[in-house]
Amino acid sequence: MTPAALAELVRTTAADVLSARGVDTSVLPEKVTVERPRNPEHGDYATNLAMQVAKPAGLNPRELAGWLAESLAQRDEITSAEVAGPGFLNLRLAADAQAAIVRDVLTRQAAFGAGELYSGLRVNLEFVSANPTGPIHLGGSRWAAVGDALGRVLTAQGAEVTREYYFNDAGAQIDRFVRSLVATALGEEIPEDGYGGEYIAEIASEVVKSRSDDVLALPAEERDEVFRRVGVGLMFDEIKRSLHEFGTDFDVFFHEDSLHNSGAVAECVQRLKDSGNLYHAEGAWWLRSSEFGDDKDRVVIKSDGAPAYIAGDIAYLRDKSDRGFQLCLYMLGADHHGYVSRLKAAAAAMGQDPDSVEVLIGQLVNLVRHGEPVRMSKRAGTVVTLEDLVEAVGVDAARYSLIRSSVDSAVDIDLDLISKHTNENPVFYVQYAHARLSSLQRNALSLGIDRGDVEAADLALLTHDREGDLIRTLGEFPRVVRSAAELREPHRVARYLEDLASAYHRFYDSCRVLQPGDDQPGPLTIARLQLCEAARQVLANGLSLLGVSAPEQM
RNA sequence: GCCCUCGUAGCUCAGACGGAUAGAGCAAGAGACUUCUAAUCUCUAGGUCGCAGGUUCGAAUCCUGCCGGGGGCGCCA
Repeated sequence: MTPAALAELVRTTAADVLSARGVDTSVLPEKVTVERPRNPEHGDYATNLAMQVAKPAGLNPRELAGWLAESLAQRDEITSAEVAGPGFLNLRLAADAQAAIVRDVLTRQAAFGAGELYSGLRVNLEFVSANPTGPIHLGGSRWAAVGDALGRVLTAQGAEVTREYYFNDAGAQIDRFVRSLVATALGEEIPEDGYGGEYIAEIASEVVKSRSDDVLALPAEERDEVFRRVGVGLMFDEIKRSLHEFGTDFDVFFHEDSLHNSGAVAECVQRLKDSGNLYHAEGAWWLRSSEFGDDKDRVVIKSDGAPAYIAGDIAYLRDKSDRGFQLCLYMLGADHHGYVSRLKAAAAAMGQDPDSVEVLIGQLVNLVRHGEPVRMSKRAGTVVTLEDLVEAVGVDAARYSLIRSSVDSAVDIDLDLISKHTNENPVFYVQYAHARLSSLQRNALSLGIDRGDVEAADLALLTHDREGDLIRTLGEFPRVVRSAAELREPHRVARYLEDLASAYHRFYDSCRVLQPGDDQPGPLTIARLQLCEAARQVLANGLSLLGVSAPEQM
């Protein structure tokens, strides 16, 4: 019996009990939850329903819990129902009822854990969006890992996710990048506000090599244009390649330029003027963003006539809406949090539902060495890149360590530590569980043991405490995935996998699966093989949501 | 000054919607492999959940005020 089924049973039972006593059942909450108590003495599952309902129903919580217990205890699936503390109801399930979770896993396989929370919802997920003025650094790496995992989690809830990378090729940052390239190619010093690092020299020389003519001999304007087009292209290719190698691929690379060139920006500006949400003052055009929740009004068209950065974003939002996205997610670093209300205000001014724009703010990644913070500087070239990280620890460990913490907390990456103690990354703990399970199935196969169909197995034999723990942990997976999607917090999946791996390792320690010397596997062996396969499947499903591999051997 | 965010074990961090004795990994100490992968397991030690109030049957969680760290408050992008 799955937690969801149990919760439903508790709810219907409560409804029956209440109406039998003449109490209005509207006091029952929409969704009843059962939770796994930390203390095993408190049963397999517990519910606080009686305490929640007691007050509005005008009942004593312990008395109400007692009625519920009496009714629930009559069910075959439930072996005991006890009232505890101020009104908790502690439940124990029959082994065969509980093992329905194993059947569920093995029936649904890769689909186990998936849900329909966002069925058919069209989601635009924008993340990384770093300008191609240099390699992806640590901060960008975090979004690359978390954003991709979030995309997978949302997809598992039925959403149609488009992963999108926006870059601002119309702005001053690119200009600085181009000037740095040109200066390097000419053997001049890099401008004060330019970019340093070896990659600048490499790209500059590649731009020169890409031409049959002498690009440096061209008139300055023409020359710069070549460096811009070719240099940005090369840089972007490199970014795409390192992201791809990191396991993160995008569906759309969106150029800010295209919004200006297509006239989309001008059109949006006109719309805003027509609707009165844009006004002229001090030589510039201002968005009445303060009327839509922002701190102040924002300049959209500067007094020199050039569009401000937000102009592109307004048009971009509009473009996303035109493409039919119902939810636009942005993942930004904490240094951009001031942008949130602006973006929502822009959406509202354009007549869109501001709730369809959701900005996820993640704290920054700090580089630490020997416990001391290290300042990263693009100009000085002391930047740790995605490629450095992958080279130091590999894709799986890098992705996992970036995903497993909440983005609300700033994480410290100590390169010395991470490269020396790679085995301490919990990803290996989880992967090892999967490898062990894979090995187990291989061994069974080589012994000629066929676990057969799960329906034929006697799962009621799985009565050991560790078996029960493992089964109940498997049963948690669907709601973990659901909450990860709902809260946009993929790290929950990682934490869950660590729990699951632990439950499995503990089971493995106590419960022998393959009995040596037994030519004919007993029914317990078969049942345990089914359980093991279910555990392996869920580990694989979870790792897949994180974009981390599930190795068959280690 | 205003806004966002964090503060939990020596370290790195979990604890969504208020629930029972606050957890994990690492680090420290002690144990467990002639048998399915010891990258594992078991045990010990380690805490005024930043501080102070408030809400209530019940607060790490919600509210208020302080303290401390990080970030942001441009006609930059």
